[in-house]
Amino acid sequence: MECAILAGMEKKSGKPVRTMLDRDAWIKAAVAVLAEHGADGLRVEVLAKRLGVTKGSFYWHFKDRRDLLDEVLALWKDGRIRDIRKQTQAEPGGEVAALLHTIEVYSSARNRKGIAIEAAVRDWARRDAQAVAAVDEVDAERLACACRLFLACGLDRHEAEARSVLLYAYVFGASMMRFGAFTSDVASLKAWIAGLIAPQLQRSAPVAPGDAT
Amino acid sequence: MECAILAGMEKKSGKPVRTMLDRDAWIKAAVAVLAEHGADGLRVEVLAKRLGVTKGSFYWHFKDRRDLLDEVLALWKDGRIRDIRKQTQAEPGGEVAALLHTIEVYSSARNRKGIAIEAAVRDWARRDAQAVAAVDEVDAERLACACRLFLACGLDRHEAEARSVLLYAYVFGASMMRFGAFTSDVASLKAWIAGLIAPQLQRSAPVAPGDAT
DNA sequence: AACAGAACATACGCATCGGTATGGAATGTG
DNA sequence: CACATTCCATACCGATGCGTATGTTCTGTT
Repeated sequence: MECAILAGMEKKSGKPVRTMLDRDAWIKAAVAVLAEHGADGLRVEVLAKRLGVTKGSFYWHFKDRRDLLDEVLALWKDGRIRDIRKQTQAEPGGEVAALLHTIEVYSSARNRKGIAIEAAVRDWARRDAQAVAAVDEVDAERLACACRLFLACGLDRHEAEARSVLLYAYVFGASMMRFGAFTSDVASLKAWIAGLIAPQLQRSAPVAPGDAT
Repeated sequence: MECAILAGMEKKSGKPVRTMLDRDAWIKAAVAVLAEHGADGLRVEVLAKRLGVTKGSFYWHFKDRRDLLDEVLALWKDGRIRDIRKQTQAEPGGEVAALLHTIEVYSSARNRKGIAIEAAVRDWARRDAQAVAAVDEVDAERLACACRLFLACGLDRHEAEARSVLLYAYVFGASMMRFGAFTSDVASLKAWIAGLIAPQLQRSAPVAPGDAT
């Protein structure tokens, strides 16, 4: 039988590189499975087979399946909060650019795995209290970060809150559907929408899509 | 043993009301389970226990589990297409009102079951080709209906398409998250957003939230 | 009443999965 | 070398779930 311990071991080396699994390795693999098969598809034995080991290893590192799920949620939550804070930090005067940048980053489909994880966690939150708590914290942080930028642009609190909700709901909705069959020029279309969501400075309305190269 | 056939039967009546299950009864119950537990939780035996019968009944009406799932998808797709066509029909001159009405109906959380089903089907579509096809058809029809209204308002095709995408993405995103903890006045906030999405007629920008009672 | 067919119950085989118990191989320590 | 500890395999139990085969009850018809 294949022994996982010997998988990455250099036999002749004086310093054998042990690839023994630790908690983090299990958690990271669990996130990958979550993205592909959802929370319901996150099974202990499936994950073990994916890692080339058996359940015996899992129950050495984790108390039970719930223990793993909580770690997955914690990892996701911390990562999302760190990411939104990083994406929305702006030096004075660059708030509008930061807003447009945030819209572009989060509404683009270039990070399909991240979107898949987001969707899986949100679906998970419909039936799990712990997932609900994680999603709520992430939502609150993202809304607060967006609102902070809008306020820095000079908007009053009401409009800043309204645009934050619009931005977040749009970005989230756009990431979960495919508009490819609807329009031919998705790029300029999304740019026009971003201009509508972001506060308008000199002009009263964004230019029509296609006018801006 | 309890016999499901006798459940709704009036013993003394000359016209016994048979409550024997047909295909539609199974499908409607399946939709309810889908809303509560998702596509993965839609199991034959769970559904049978919910209906007070056993699997033997299910496999009399359906070839297999997949047969039921396809019927659920077809029922959902037809209902959504009928609904969006009904909500977006407007007499000439009432297009803006129809748009605001559509935004209000679809972004409100008053139909929680419908939103739960929508979320379940969309999550299902991440792992099932048939579900993908159904979602794509519904998305295309909703976008086309919204775009038709925007065009009737006098907008050019580019802006009509862009506002349709914004409307749909926002409405969909807003229906799947809870902003209650973020702001106190969700109603006026959503009204302000709707004014921004709908084409602006006389004014250059919607009024600030809170100004409109 | 006799019969055919519709609608459902029962029982079975097979597979998957969570969790436990126990054994065994590898590593570090004295 | 002896020993404990870490890490994992194996084997098992109970529960759940899909699909099938077959028996059983009710309904409508003659």
